[in-house]
Amino acid sequence: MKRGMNDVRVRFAPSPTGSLHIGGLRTALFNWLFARHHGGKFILRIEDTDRDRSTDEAIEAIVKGMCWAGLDWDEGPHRQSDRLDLHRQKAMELLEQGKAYWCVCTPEALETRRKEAQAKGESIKYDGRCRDRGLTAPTEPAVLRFQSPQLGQTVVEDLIKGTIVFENAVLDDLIILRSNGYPTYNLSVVIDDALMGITHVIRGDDHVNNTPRQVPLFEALGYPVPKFAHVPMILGSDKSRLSKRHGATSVLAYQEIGYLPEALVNYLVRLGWSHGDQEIFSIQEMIEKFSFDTVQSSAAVFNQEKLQWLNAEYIKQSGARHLAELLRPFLEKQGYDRDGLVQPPGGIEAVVPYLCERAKTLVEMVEWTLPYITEPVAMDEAAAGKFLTPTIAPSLNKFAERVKTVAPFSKETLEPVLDTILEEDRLKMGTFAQPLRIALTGRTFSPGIYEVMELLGKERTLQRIEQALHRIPSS
RNA sequence: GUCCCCAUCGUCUAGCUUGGCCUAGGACGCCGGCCUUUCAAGCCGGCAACACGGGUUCAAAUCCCGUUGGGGACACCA
Repeated sequence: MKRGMNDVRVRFAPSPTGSLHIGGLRTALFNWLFARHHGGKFILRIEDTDRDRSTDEAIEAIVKGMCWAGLDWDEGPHRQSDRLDLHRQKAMELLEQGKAYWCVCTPEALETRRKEAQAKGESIKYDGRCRDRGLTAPTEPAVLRFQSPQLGQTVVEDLIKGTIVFENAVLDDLIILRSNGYPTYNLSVVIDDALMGITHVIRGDDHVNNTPRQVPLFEALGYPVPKFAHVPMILGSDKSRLSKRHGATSVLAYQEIGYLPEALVNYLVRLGWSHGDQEIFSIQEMIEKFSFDTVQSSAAVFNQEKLQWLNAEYIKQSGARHLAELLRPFLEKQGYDRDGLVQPPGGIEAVVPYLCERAKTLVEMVEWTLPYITEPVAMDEAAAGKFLTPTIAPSLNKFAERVKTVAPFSKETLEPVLDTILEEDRLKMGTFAQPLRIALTGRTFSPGIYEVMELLGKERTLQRIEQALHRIPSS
């Protein structure tokens, strides 16, 4: 924790128009990391001033996503819609001070003028038509516009991008109150950021151009201007802004495919930020090491393969008990509740250690546990046809016969039995193990053959070999 | 069109602030090998980048300018 920065207050301010997506989560993560690093406060604020597009379901989804990712907030969630009166009041203050004015240009008229300007290759900003008309107490539908400075420059010292200079001449007189009386985003953020004591505005790159419009608003309202940090965008494989057409973008989707939150968070933090060559960070390490000094200023392409690799790493690191717990909801979703399972001694926890080295996602892992925890085993017909042949049947049968007397039933005792058969029948390990594997698991890949038998136990092992022999013609 | 941002392997990045240690490092993926009862994992090795052009300098991936390319923003959305 650095001295002098412990009054840091940051916020994540999503608009609830859909579920939490990857880009939003990373913005939230950077905010959260910054707050935790400096021992400051992280605030969640829902920007729902657009009442047509905001939904309660979206708010719920965002909250759920944040919780899943482990990003806890210290204040909120605040809803901007609860603060509309305050925003209106501030807007009226600006009007009284002559810093804002009524505008009666209709949306249609504005649209037409924009098109004309564009056709002529001119700037498409508002032409200031109503600026000096001094309209008061409008009788027709009107919006309130903020009188942006037109002279000089607005300079933003961005924590990530450095100094950015904007000519005030390009600034629009932005609408701060709609004709329906509702405040707009630019007014609401400024007021809320100021009143909530936000010290650092950490948000997506796409807001860079909003900054020079908001800075004068802070000043006009008499508020201190916060510091800004604009984090680079996340791009799809074609280098355009990440969107649905690039595949799954909602955080929830990754949860459903079986990603661990730690893996997603680790992936996201490395997308744009780095600490030397280190790839894997515990949450604690991220908090300790995170800094805007090493945040990239260029956009980054989202790469599924690397995420998957990280997920596999985290699966390998997880203990059996933890994994078994993570797997439960996935099993239930497939209709396997606790009673429907034929669990080996030790439960799913006993199976998991053999699968965690192999699985990339939890969904994959669940699928692989099935041969050990369900009955009857699902048979891969193609594999059965290929490997469960009359040629191998006698050896399988012999093996089953001898295994009956084996005690205890373990790798140590099974290995000599199997070796003897290989010798007697002049078989290679591969030619015998593969049919046996298919007989036992119904598929061509599995953990080691002895481990499989241990997991199944003697009874189920014999039963499955028997069933396999039955399906071999003329044996 | 206007404004803003950006530019190292296919991708994420180290190096750039304080030029020489860079024959440009790591990671994912890919290819090959080892291990091996399958599938993975693991281990070893390989391919692969300083966008281009000018400067400045004894010396530039690193500093400056330009070009090109990419991204973003230009709503009574946020």
